[in-house]
Amino acid sequence: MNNAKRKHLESKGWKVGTAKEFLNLSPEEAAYVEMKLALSRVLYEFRKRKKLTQHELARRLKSSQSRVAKMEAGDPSVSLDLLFRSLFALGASRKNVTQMLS
Amino acid sequence: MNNAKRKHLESKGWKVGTAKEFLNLSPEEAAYVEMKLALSRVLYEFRKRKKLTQHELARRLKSSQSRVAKMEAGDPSVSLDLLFRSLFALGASRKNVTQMLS
DNA sequence: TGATTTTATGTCAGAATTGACATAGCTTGA
DNA sequence: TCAAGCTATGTCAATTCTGACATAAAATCA
Repeated sequence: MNNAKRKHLESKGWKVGTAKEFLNLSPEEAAYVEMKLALSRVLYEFRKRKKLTQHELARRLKSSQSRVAKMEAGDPSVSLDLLFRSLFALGASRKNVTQMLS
Repeated sequence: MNNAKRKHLESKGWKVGTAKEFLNLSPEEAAYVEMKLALSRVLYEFRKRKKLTQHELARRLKSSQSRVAKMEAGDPSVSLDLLFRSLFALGASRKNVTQMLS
């Protein structure tokens, strides 16, 4: 949690490693944030592999370029639902995704 | 999607097997629904293993008994976020969960 | 260089999710 | 049987997420 804090730290030049280390996240908050970041990386990989721009991907997802950018950035306004739905829409299977996550 | 349709079918006495078979879900919708149902089963297993009532689990999650019931039922009003957060709050790790999902 | 394309960030109204409540239905055990 | 505890379902105000837009920043390439 506390994304404002992270942003502040980063803006001051701090390198933030794993979220849990530098912010005082509870284990469950850390697991959630790291899961989201992991998914955002998977989404980025899928998009790149298919050689799509964010705009093109957005069109496929019936979303917008800006939201795709936020998905890939692991923005706090993005839900796991949206990330999973997007990956499934890109043709990923559950096995596919869970393997890339584990 | 189209949960109303499923509810209607079920109310008429139809047995709905896998979602994809009887509703005309797109592959990505099916993957999403099945993922949610899989998670709800995992949550149920965790709760039973810890011998908690829905009410007790709800208290731990700072939620309510009714929402826990909906989580375990895979209700459309429940997000993947809530399910993952709940599992993490119960002490599950990401590896833990993804393995039970794959 | 600078024009074009791609990506990032801020904002917001509308849509979806949430905890909480009420209450119904179901299980268990005496 | 029936009472007590547990689970299911419907509803709703408050919160959160979403697509869309504007625009800034960064990357690409001639």
